[in-house]
Amino acid sequence: MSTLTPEALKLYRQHLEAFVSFTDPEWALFSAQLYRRDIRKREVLVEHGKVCHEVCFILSGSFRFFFIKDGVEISNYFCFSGELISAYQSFLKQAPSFPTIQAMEDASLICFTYQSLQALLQNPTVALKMERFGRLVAEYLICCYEERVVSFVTQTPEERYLDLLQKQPDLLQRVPQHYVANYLGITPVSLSRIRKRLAAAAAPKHLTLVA
Amino acid sequence: MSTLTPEALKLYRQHLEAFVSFTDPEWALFSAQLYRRDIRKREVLVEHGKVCHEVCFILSGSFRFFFIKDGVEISNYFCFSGELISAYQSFLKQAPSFPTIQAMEDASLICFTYQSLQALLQNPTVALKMERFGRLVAEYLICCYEERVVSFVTQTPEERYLDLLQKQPDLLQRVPQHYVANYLGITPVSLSRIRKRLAAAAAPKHLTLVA
DNA sequence: GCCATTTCTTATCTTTTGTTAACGCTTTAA
DNA sequence: TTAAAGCGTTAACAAAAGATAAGAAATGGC
Repeated sequence: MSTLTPEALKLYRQHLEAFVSFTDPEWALFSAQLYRRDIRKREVLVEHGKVCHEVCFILSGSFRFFFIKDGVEISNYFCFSGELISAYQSFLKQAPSFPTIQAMEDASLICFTYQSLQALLQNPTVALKMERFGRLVAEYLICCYEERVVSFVTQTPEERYLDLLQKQPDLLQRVPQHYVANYLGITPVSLSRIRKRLAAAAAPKHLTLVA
Repeated sequence: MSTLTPEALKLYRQHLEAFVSFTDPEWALFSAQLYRRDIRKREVLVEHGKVCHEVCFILSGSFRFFFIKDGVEISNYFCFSGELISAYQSFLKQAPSFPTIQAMEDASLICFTYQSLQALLQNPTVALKMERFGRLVAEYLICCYEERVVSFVTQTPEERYLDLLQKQPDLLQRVPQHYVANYLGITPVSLSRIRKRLAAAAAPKHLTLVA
């Protein structure tokens, strides 16, 4: 179908600079393992119960992670263009995935497989760089997860929402509100009420004048 | 003060086998950087606002991670003997730590510093092994964090408590209940109520007989 | 052993959240 | 275009959790 353009590869390489700088020979070996994958809105990238074999870079589009509990979907996380995406626990352990990952929009990805990563980790020419790449990505994810855990332990749902509003205002634009509610660990109804409370507290001027 | 005994080193090496196997020459280089640290109950291993310079292995003793919110301590995590411990985000970024780590019991540790780790990562003889070590530890932590985040999104406090009861019953023996409550993201009073509810639900026989 | 502190429980009251259902509004698909 | 599905808000009620305080139980230090 769609091909892996030099532009897309260059973009990917640039984004990976945040973790590691590949030399040209290293990049040649790595990029030889990359392939493009296109996925339509609502299609599934990783399915609950199946092993995740890929780590992907999102060229365009967006994704949500969700679980099913009592027959209801609970959204846990979102990824957008310019980010790496995978069901990491499944990928790392090569065990069935708990979350399902679904495209929220039509999306294009650059991917590599677990198998090819393992091959590169065995290849003396790039092993060190790939180990470091993996380490730094993992370390990055640790910091993300840690902040999220801390937010659940130390903050109320309202505080978590305000934090999200400040740190990722774009996310609230791009993600349906009932998904955001799940992400915050509350129900959609509850988030709607929190928003109402905050709106009332933010602009009570006409009320105070009247009163 | 206390020395790093061969027995302690051997124990450490055995535990690290879960991540990586060091050859004897590799271990010689790594273990040369290790030192022992003893810390008394209630003393602080990592202090909020200060950079964490170490990753430690707990030979004996236990620790709690906590934050201060509105002047009150909120416990977030616990570590016991046989585990690695660090304020990872602070260690990895060499930035001020958010959590404080405090000994819950007198403890003995085997530690290495950020500086010595960086030196080993530069040393061609062990760089690859140390990169892998770091990667696998980080990947392990990712899986731990992910499960915790999922528990906050998909489970009620009661379900989280029951899960903990099943998966880490020992923790409930060794950690004061109000710390556990924090860990679960609720107040100590609320946990006490949950326990009461569960006790009533588990053994209501005499009540039904009476009724 | 005794006193002080900490920890846990319980009670009361308030606040928040969950649940369910209804209602408009928008989006999607036939 | 029309019907269906999805989304956000609101309401009403039930359930749970937070805040505060008081008292019992356990722990720790001297």
